[in-house]
This record gives sequence, structure tokens and C-alpha cells, in this order.
Amino acid sequence: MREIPDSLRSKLDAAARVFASHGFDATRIEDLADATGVPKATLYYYFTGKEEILAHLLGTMLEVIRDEVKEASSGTGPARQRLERVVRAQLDVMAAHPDSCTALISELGRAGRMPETSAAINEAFHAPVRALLVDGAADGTLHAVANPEAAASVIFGAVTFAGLHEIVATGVLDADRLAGQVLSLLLDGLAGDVTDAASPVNRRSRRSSPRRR
Amino acid sequence: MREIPDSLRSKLDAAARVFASHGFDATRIEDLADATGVPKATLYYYFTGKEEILAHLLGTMLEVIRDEVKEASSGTGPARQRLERVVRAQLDVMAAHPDSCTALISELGRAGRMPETSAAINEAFHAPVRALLVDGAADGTLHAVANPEAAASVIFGAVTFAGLHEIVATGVLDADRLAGQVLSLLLDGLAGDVTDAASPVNRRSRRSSPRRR
Amino acid sequence: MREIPDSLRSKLDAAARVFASHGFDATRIEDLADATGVPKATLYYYFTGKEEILAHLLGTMLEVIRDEVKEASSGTGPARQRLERVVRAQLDVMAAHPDSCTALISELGRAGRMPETSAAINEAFHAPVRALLVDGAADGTLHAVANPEAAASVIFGAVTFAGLHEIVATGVLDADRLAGQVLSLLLDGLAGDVTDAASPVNRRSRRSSPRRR
Amino acid sequence: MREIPDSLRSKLDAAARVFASHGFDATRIEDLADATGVPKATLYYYFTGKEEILAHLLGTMLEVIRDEVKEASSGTGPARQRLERVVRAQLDVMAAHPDSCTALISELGRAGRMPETSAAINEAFHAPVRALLVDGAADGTLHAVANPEAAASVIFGAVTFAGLHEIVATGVLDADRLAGQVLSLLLDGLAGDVTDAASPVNRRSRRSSPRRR
DNA sequence: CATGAATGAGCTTTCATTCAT
DNA sequence: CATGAATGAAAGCTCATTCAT
Repeated sequence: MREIPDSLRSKLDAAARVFASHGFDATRIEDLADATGVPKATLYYYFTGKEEILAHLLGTMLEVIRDEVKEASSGTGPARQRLERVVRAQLDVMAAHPDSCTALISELGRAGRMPETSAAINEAFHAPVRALLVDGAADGTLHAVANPEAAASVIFGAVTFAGLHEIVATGVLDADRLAGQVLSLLLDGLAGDVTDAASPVNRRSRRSSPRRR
Repeated sequence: MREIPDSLRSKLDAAARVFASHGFDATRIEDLADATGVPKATLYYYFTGKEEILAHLLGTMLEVIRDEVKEASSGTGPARQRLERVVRAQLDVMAAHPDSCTALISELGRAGRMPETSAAINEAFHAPVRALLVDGAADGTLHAVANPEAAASVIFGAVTFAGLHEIVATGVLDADRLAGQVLSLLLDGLAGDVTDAASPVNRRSRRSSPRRR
Repeated sequence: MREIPDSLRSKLDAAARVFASHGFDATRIEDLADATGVPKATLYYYFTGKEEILAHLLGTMLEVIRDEVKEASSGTGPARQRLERVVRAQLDVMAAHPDSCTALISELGRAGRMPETSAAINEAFHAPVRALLVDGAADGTLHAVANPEAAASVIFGAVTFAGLHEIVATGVLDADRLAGQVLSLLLDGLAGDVTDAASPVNRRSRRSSPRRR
Repeated sequence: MREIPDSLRSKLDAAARVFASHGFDATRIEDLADATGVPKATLYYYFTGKEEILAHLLGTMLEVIRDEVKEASSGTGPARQRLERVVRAQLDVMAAHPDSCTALISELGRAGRMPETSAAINEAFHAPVRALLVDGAADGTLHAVANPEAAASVIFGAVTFAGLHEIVATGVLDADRLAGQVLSLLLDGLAGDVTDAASPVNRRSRRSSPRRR
């Protein structure tokens, strides 16, 4: 894969739209050529095939996510506050790049294919979030979780699906509003005030003492 | 699409594995023939094409999900308890059909393609869950959410990603253990006991009074 | 490579003509499809590519050569007589399959490619001829040669080039007439009766006694 | 085709190796660029295409053959002695340029393509050899042949195949040794001392007088 | 003079699909 | 009812070739 000139790079945005609307396999190189205005042979000059074109698009977006998440998760504030910023950042990126995001999700299921995708998501999102969970347990603004790995997945899945669902359903994503709703659920939980004493559920017993003071 | 004989139906499990590992478009009818042992022409005798084969697989699994979720969400118990059963049921299905699940996720991003998939997920999972959220708000075991649509997505995304992540990472899914961890997060939330008074976050203020009693 | 049906086998003769007139690389699969009347995709159904089609043609012809040469070289007659039959047989085959022969020669130079070609020629022609040279030295109808390997090449080259030259020059090959001429040269040699006593040539001294007188 | 600078000319040796090992059509301009270290566009600056590059290589070698053969065949010595020098010269050239020679043979079968090749071989080798055969018949050191055209082909084929066979088999060519062996065969012939009186072979009767005695 | 960048043209190959048996 | 054989249609990819610098 050669160095991509900026002139080409900018035209590739249109390619994400094609991948998102047709799906990877139904996207023919010719479709990408038509959509971007870049001749087929030129695409082949820079990429070895459509796989690499998609990888480039996802890679670019994952870089953005990584940077935004890093920015959001760093700083000196309480971990919960930083987690909130991370969720917001993720939804902002989804709002900004809905096509690449949709394409990204499509690739998630493709086990085996593009293992780098998985690794990149891990680095860009899971790792920082796991770190935040640890920080939060330490500063008390988040409570300790049994399985931080799974918790990060839960957060990523919750945020991503909520965003994707809204994109697919309404065609647009109000990142700020949705962030508020998702964070409310993730932070406070769904449980109501009525305790279901008879519940047979084998989960960590709920806090026995009042939450505050 | 003719009536599928049971002998054929059982062999189709192998097809899900192929779809999951190669992706829809990279899966050739011949691959399905090889994997299932059913000759290409015979597949065409029963299905109009691979699209219909995948639809059959996903449809079968969504039926299972729908039935399991319906079973779990119905009944007279408290809504929270029923929600817990729903989550457990969803993870059980994922554990039982990891390949079809993986293939299902792949299809989610494929906007436009298979709109029935989306509709079916909605019917099988979102609708029952939304009903449970309403029930829970009524019986007090779950608290009211601002956007039940988004909440259902959050739950579906959280459960699905956590499950998928574990499948991809470890190759196997311990549904019961993971259900406990995911439910703990979803029900109790991530928030710790330390209130970050200065937080500028615009979310519904946390419960001012102690959770219980 | 699947079993070639006879119906297909017969049509492939036309392919040899195309290879011979265009050369291997300038021959497009489409040319072969046009010439044989067999659809491109059907050619691919039976062969992995044009390389294999050529290999099939050459293989078929080498089998013929091998059989004819074997037939000619076996028997109880004097070795010289059998060698004469071998040369005649080789030219007969060339006359019968001028196109495949031309294609065969083209492949000879292609070092590395198709090493089987070389091996097959060795088995079909060189080995039997070497055996004949040994027989001839024993029965006295041929004289011993220092390097039977090279001698076989000399014979093959002489016969083949003479035949090829006539095919290219005149478009047709009179195998019988040419065989007589080539054999005359190969058996009796070019040397005239005048001995060049002063020759500085470092070669095995000619027959110890003066040729004549 | 512009004047080729010596710096370029020397680098082109590597191109012959590529043509010899891949065959003309399987050789891409890029391969030649890689092998020679000369950029593709520069090759186009000096040649109109790869056809011309090969023509240059073969032409150069045929010039060498022509000059060497001319040198060897001229002079005042007996014709047989000059023929011996010609054979030696041809094998020397093959030893010096094995790659171009291999490429040359590949082109022989390519009827229609490069008719100049055929003409050039004719001029460089066949014509001088035919002249020698005439001279030899006159001075008695070679005996008259019925078909000088075929005889020249026999000689060319014998020498070339013997040389090529040794190059392919051993990777190297001992021109002097092989020349001795090939000349021995070509001059003295293969016939042994035992006359096979009963031979039905229709060829010019052997020398009228008994070979020995 | 030499060359990196770019691309038009077209070939190879694949594959979904059909159909005679 | 089931399937091996065959193929039309189209996609991926390559490569010779050009041209601005």
C-alpha cells in the first residue's frame, strides 16, 4: 500500500458511503471508482484491493476514535466524568462518520477477517475504558466490576448499538441527547427502588447499605 | 422455497459456520455445498440462492430467540426478574448458535439488505424488552427510562457485544457467568458511591434518597 | 483437471493450431474458445487455465511419440534398422501433428516452466534412442559414441529441426523423403573421402585405418 | 528505438535471463525493470515495448553468431576444418550467452512472430553452412548432400539441441568438449562397420566400396 | 534526459444458475 | 426427487503505455 496523497484521501470519503449502503461484498471496485471519481486502475495502484480500501477507511476512523477517546479519558477529573466524556466522544465520532461506523459494525461479525479491526477497537476503546474503570474504582466515582473486559464490551456495545439504531432508524444521530440517555442507563442502572427479595438471580448482591452516607 | 426436509435442515448448521467465518458475499454456494455435503444443485432445488439460505438460518435462530425471549418475558413475576431471564435467554441462544449469531451481527450493518432482519430483531427482542421496561416502571422493580427505544438498543447491544466479544476472544461462551456480570452492570449501573458534585454532566440527577428503605 | 470427455478431446485439436500460430502467451483463452467452439467457462471447468490446456495437448502428443518410438525401437532387427524406424516415426508424428510439434518446441526453451516436458521428451525419445545406441554398438551396426546423452540430443535436434524447418518453410512435411535425407547424414556423416591430415581439430581420431584404399 | 547508451546496454543482460526463464509473454515490462534496475519508463524511453527489447537482445546475439560463423567459415583451409570451426563457434556463443540462446529457441516455434528471427538465423548460420557444404563437396573434405537446406538444419539442430540440452541439464556448457563429441557424430556418422545387407531402408546406398579392407 | 505517477483497455477467472437425466 | 455437467455474465485484476515534471 503506497502513501496515499491527500487529493485521493479526500475522495475516499465517498467510498465509505458505498460500503455502508451496499455491504462489503456487494460493493464492486467499479462502484468505488464511480463514487469517488478515481479510476479503478488508480485504486489498484494505491491499494491491493477493496479489502485494503475498507481497511484504510476503518483505520482512519479508528484513529479518530482512538484520539478522541484518549483525549476524553485523560485528564485529572474524576473517572466517572471522564467516562462520560468518552461515551460522548464515541457518539460524536459516530455522528460525524456514520458510514464508516456502519461499515465497521459489519466487519465485527466477520470472525477471522481483519483481526486487526478487533485489535484496533481494543486499543482505541476497550483499553482506555478498562483503565477508567480501574481509576473509578480507586476514586470511588465508579464501582468495581468483576470483569472489566466484559464491562468494556458492554459499554461499547451499548453505546454503539444505541447509536447505530438511531442512525438506521432516523438517518441522523443527535449525539448529545443520546449520550445523556445512554449514560443515564449505564451509570445508574435499570434497577428500580422496589427490591425483589425473592429473586433467584445469582448476581453480586446489591449494596446492602444506603448508597450515600 | 420448498419445504425443507429434516435431513437437510440438520446439515445446514455447517452453513452457518461458513457464513460466519467468510462473510455473506465471500461465501460461495460451492462452499456451502462442501461444508454441508449437500450438492450445489440440491441447494438450488430447495432455495432460490444463498440469500435465501442465510435468511433461513437467521430466521430459524430469530424464531428461537423470539420464543425464548417471549417465554422469559412472560409470566407474572416482577419485571426485573423477567428482564434478567430475557438477558440470560439471549446469551443462552448465542451460546447455542454462535455461528448464526455472528452471521446475524454481520448483517446488521448491511443497511438496506434484509430489512426483515431488522424488523425481526425488533419483534423478537426490542418489543418484548420495551414492554418489560414499562411493566418494571409500573411495578417499581425497574425505573422509568426517558427513551425506551434507545434503552432496548442499549440492552441488546450490551448483551450482544459482551457475548460476541467472549465468543471471538475465547471461542466459547459461558452464558450463565456472563449473564450475571452483564446484568449486574445493567441493573445497578456503573456509578460509584462518591458523588462528583462538580460534574457538569447533564443527566438526570441521581437518586437523592437511599436506594432501599 | 477433470476427466476430459471424448467430445471435448476432439475439439481441442483446434487449440493446438492457435498455440502454434500465436505462441503460448499471445494466445488468449478466448481465442481457444473461439477456435474450439467450447465456451471459455467450460474450458475452465475442465482445465485450471491455458497452461493446463497446452500441457494436455503436449502430453497427448508425447504419448503418441512415446508409443511410436517404442514400437519402432523394439523388435529384433539390427539396431541401425530400428534407429532408422525411430527417426521415421518421429517425423511421421511431426507430419501428423505439426501444430502441437511447433508448440512443443516453443516450450523447450522455457527453462523451468514445464520441467515435465523435458522429462517426457527424455522418456519418449532420448531413453529409447540411448538404448538403441548401446544395442548398435553391440551388434556392430552402429558405432560406439562417447556421450550417448549428447548423441541422443544430436539426433533429436537434427530430426526435429529438419522437420520444423521444412514445416515452417513449406508448410508441409514429406516425412519419408526427409527421413531418408536426415538418416543419410546421421548415419554416414558429412566427412568426405579426402582426409585432412593437417587438421588441428581435437577430436577422437577417425577410424584407425584409412577410409579407402 | 533510440541509440542505446553502453550503460544501459550492459544492464540488459539481466533482461535475457528473465525472457529465458519466464517466456516472452509471461515477462512483464516491470519484471525487466526490476531485473535490470532500469525504471520502466526509461525502458520505454529507449524501446517502443518489450518486443523491441527482446529483438535487441536476439539481434545482438545473432550479430555475434553471424560474425563468429563468418570468421570461422571464411579462410582458405579445407571446408571440413572450417565447418568444425563453425560448430565450435556456435557452441562458444551459446556458452557465452545461454539466456539469449534459450530465448532465441523459444522464439523459433513462434511461427509468424518475428519472421526476422528466422531470416536472421538463416543469414547468420544456414547460408554460410550451405556454402561450406558446397566447398566441401568441391575440395572433397565433405561429401555431397542431396538437400543442403535440410543438411544445414540438421547441423544447426544437432548443435543447438546438444548445447541446449547440456545447458538445461547441467546449467553450464563446456563448449569445447561438446563440440568434439557433436562433430564426431556429424562428420563420421553413426553407422557401424557391420553392414546390414538385408536392411529394407530406402536410403542412398552407402559408400560404394567396402568401408574397411 | 529520465522517471514517478497515473490510467485505459482488456484478459483471466470466478460463480451463480440452469437443465437434462 | 436429486444432481453432475455445463455455461452466461460479470468482476477482479493486470499491464502496457503515457505524460508532466
